[in-house]
Amino acid sequence: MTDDSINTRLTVSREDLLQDGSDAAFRTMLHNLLAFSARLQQIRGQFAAFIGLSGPQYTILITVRQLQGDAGVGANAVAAHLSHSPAFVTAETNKLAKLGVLNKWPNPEDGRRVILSVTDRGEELLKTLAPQQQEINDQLFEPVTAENFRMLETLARELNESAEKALLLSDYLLQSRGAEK
Amino acid sequence: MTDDSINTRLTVSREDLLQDGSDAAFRTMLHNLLAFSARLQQIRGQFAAFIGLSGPQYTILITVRQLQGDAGVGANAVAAHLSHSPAFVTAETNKLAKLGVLNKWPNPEDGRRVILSVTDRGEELLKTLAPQQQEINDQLFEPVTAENFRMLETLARELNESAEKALLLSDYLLQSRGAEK
DNA sequence: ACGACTTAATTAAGTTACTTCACTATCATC
DNA sequence: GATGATAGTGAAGTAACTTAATTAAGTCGT
Repeated sequence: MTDDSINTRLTVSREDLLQDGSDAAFRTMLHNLLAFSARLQQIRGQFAAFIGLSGPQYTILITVRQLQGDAGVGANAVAAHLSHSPAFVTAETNKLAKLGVLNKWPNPEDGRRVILSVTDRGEELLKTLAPQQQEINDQLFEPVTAENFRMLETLARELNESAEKALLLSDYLLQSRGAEK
Repeated sequence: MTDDSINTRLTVSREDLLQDGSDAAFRTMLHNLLAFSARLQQIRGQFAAFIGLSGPQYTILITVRQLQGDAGVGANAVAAHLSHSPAFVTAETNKLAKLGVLNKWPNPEDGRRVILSVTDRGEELLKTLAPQQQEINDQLFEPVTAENFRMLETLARELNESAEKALLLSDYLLQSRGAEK
């Protein structure tokens, strides 16, 4: 015989995520995940400072590198990937272009668009960081084994996708109250 | 015969984290983790807005709840846990106390300290959120199975600890250049 | 029981990291 | 060739912090 008043208090309901009907373990996990991600951000900020960039600038730089492929990448794609406004990406990519670490050209096939890519100078800059980054990343992911890694890889991708859906769901369930009236 | 010029470019060096000598999979994983955490933050912001708080206020509220135990928790402990400055925690907890969701009392055993705890009103407020939160969290962690969960739980805790060490290491390796002369 | 140090929290002032909104310019469609 | 969508920009504002100086209380050696 389960108590409904307890069920309505749980922050999650899937059985796989509960232990003895409690969400305590789940909440602790979420907490650790968030604390971890806060620290990731701080470390990233230090990587950035080391090569003379702000945290967000560094993030944008390596995101462009990640997304550019052969043809470069547009500003909106970068914004969407980082969940930032296009205006912010405009401002920061302009600074990065002025610093000479990013190419920012008009797209010859579409006059509205822009093509972003990392310059040789940008690549050089990132390379100067690599030795320290290696040491720090090794420490950062010290608990990850070869086995773990395969699973973490998969999980990170899947969680990112499910988070996208969850965000849409929360727009619907929560934000819609703003639309009342 | 491996190429050293490539090794120095890798952002991680532990074998467990490499595949065929490449860190590409590792970088993609890191990228997904960061995108996931950005979305977590956004969802959290919506939870917050739903009950009339800002994102950071909501975070502080549930962190106090997580840490308070029987005796309550001090401001510095909350700040350390969230990697925020004490000053910020002071400002936000004052607002939360004024809103009536947090108790903020002087510690009778130590006049410098303060005791934070969630009020009944704060608990009520969090309870009104629970149904939607349940649905959203279920979606958010949809890829996590019972098996996965045990591992994720462990990994989240361990990664949070190793990140703390990595942060110290990066202070030493990177920030020390600020201390030069 | 007093001085020197340390710790917890606060205040004020400033900085950084964003967003929103109005706008321009190009492209797509019919 | 007008109508509407899309990509990006600029200006102006706001939210989310931090740093530095200050207060007040505790700790410790002598």
